[in-house]
Amino acid sequence: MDKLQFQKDLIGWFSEEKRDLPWRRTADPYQIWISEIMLQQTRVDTVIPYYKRFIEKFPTLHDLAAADEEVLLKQWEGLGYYSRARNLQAGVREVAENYGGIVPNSRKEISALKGVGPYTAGAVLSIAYGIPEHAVDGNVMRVLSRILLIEEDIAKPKTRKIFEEAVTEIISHEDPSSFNQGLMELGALICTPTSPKCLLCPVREHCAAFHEGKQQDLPIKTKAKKTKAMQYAMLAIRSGETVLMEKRPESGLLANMWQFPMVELTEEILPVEIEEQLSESFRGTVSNAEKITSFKHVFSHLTWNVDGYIANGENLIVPPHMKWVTAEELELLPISGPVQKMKTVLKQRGDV
DNA sequence: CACTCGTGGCA
DNA sequence: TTGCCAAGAGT
Repeated sequence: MDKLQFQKDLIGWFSEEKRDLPWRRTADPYQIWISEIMLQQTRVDTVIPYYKRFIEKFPTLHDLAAADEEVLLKQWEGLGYYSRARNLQAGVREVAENYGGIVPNSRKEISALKGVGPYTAGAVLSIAYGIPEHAVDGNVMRVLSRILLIEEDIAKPKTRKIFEEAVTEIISHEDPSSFNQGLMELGALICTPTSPKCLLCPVREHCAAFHEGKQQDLPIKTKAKKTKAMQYAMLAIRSGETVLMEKRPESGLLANMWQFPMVELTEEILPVEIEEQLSESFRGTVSNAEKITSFKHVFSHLTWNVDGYIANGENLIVPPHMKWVTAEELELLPISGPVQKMKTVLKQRGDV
């Protein structure tokens, strides 16, 4: 293919048609970094309001470095993949301490930061610093699999290397930022997963798949296996004007997020035995349990089927990872989607 | 490498 | 309703 003409067509199209996104109005490497973390596996339309609030709350790298983790997670609430937020802060603190607050501009150094993988490293280096480094995400693999007619399975980790080498070969050294963003923008607006808009494509003359009529058959991607289901009882245990909340462990699913205490329902623990079970574990009395809602929550790799209860708690011995909170304090705790569903039902009923 | 880790939109 | 997907990284 004609590399220089491809670069010109791609970058020319990008400069004319690119969307006006908030993170395209800054040159601050820190703010660009924030946007790249938020955009991981997350749609642009979802990220926009989060990004704006986040930059308002933590305008500089030092603001985020100094932030309380619970305040940070509250800002991230609803965005998902919460370890991104904690890794981001760890990375930011590392830059504050070891790099004088200046985001490093080499792949080796920036890749060593927590939460910064091969894609994010290349994205920040090219967009914030104009360095010709590859930034291969799902868009880029889809677009280039068609343009270069690459038939490797993009679901396999080692395939990414093929695309990184391809980008390294064809990337513009005059404008690496527009080149990388142009590939991604093309994937988002034109070269979409299903029914790509080839007639509107600025680089279709360079596209091998288009010439062969194979654009619908690429990329090759094996299917993911389906999710497992878990059953839980989620309990709003009340005492006076307070409700009992529980902080999840610092690693794993929804790490450090808060929830109404949950009990996994197995063959051993039937719903009817919940009061008894909890009374024993708290060495107090959990009574008047009443089911008020039932819902399903789908995560990326598993499903929760949740029965929501209200109950009364008396003389409970509360372990360290739990605490009684008022309605006002409840609003400050970072919670995940399923807990939000329960909370909404409670508020509608006037229980909190 | 295989698996974990959220959420909302849409065909 | 179900499955797939969207600017991936950590373990």
